[in-house]
Amino acid sequence: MAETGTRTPRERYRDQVRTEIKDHAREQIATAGASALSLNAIAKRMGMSGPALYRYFASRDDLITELVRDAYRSLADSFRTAAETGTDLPGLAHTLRAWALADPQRYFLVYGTPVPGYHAPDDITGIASEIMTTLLDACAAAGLSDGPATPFETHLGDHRDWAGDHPAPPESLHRALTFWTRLHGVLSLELAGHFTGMGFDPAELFASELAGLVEQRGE
Amino acid sequence: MAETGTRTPRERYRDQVRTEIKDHAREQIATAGASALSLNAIAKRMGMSGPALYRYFASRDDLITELVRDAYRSLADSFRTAAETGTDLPGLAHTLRAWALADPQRYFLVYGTPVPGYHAPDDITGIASEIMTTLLDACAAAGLSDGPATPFETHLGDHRDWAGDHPAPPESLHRALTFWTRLHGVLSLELAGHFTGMGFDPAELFASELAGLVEQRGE
DNA sequence: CGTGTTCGTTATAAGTTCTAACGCACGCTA
DNA sequence: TAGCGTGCGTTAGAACTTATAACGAACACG
Repeated sequence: MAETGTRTPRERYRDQVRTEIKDHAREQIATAGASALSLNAIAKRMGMSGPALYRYFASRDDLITELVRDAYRSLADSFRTAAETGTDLPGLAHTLRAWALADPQRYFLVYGTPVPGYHAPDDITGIASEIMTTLLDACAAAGLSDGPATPFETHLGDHRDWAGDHPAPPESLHRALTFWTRLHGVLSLELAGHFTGMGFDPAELFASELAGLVEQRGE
Repeated sequence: MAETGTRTPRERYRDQVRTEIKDHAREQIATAGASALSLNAIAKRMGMSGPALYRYFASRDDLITELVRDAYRSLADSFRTAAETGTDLPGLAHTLRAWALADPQRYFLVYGTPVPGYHAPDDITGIASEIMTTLLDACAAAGLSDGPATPFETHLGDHRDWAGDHPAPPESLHRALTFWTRLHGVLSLELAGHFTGMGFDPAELFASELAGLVEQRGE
């Protein structure tokens, strides 16, 4: 029989406590931001004393890194399941926007202000490239335009390390990048509240940018 | 005689110490991020003991708010002087990019991850609208395209609170917004290091997005 | 039913922000 | 020029934080 699935009671309890800690951490981050995350406060809310949490996470930074990993994992899963159900490029954009609006601070864990010295673990960059691959697949499936190659697309033809052995042509690489940067540009400013009080509907701006992306010609 | 310019020695000394504190704070933020800013560490580097800094800034948050205000002011000034010397839209984009690359953490003080509870003081939002006005002027001076109005532009025609009484037509408002969101999309991801290791040159992607913006049709 | 790993505790160190009280020194004014 | 008041820097201390160390108890496993 497969012994892998059966975990000892200790392991099951440990995982349960770890997820409970992360739940409280997420709630705290959503309320006051990641910089205000306090292990002590989490411990008190869980009814146990401070240092107990160090049995489950080596440090505060370790806990945050775990939350960042979960955030990447969550986005990658959302993208993957969307792609597996035959979602096209606009559908992927809608998936991204829904994922971002569901938990803004989770979005900023992935795409927010970086800490100068910090380098993400290798597995996290692996998840990031997994997200990129899903996006590339969708862009390759969306077809090509009829215009000539732009200067940046010829540049991409010579600098496509990030695409690995993906068969997508430079124009698809270009569209994947603009999909990423343009939608992130709208979403990050919207989530950061830079549009509040301006009157217009951010969803319409997002839709407008998306329309430009699928119509090949940008606008 | 105008007594306004003459300041007492106490005031001059106070301003000098304040700017010295902010210089150390900026250096510290550039090194380890805004969340790692420590008043104690600044005081020790300046050769004085911790609580002395509270004569100059009411709190740590007050110092950070001051740095945010300076960052906004710096960007607004860069935009204004660029506009006064007759800079067109691409020139404004270059000004923005140079300003961002000169000090990435300063960029993130303005456009980075927001703290959930925080609300910027009124004068900062005033500087933000000053930046927007300069951008709107440049977009209005760039002229109009020949195509029909997009759905979002008609939406903007009814929701132009943020433009105040600016005479720019909805298409110019639209271009100002896309100028903002698209260039921010590229810049923020570049400064956050999300392009490192991908092989292509972020400057070329920036130039590509800029080209799409000035050619009316987006791409 | 022992035995050993794991967990949670308290104590402690070193750091942080920030307030309070004290004293000195500087600059303005008489 | 002499004094007085304002402002500055100090130390002391409270209330936090992260993190380590040592201890004891509970639990699962052989």
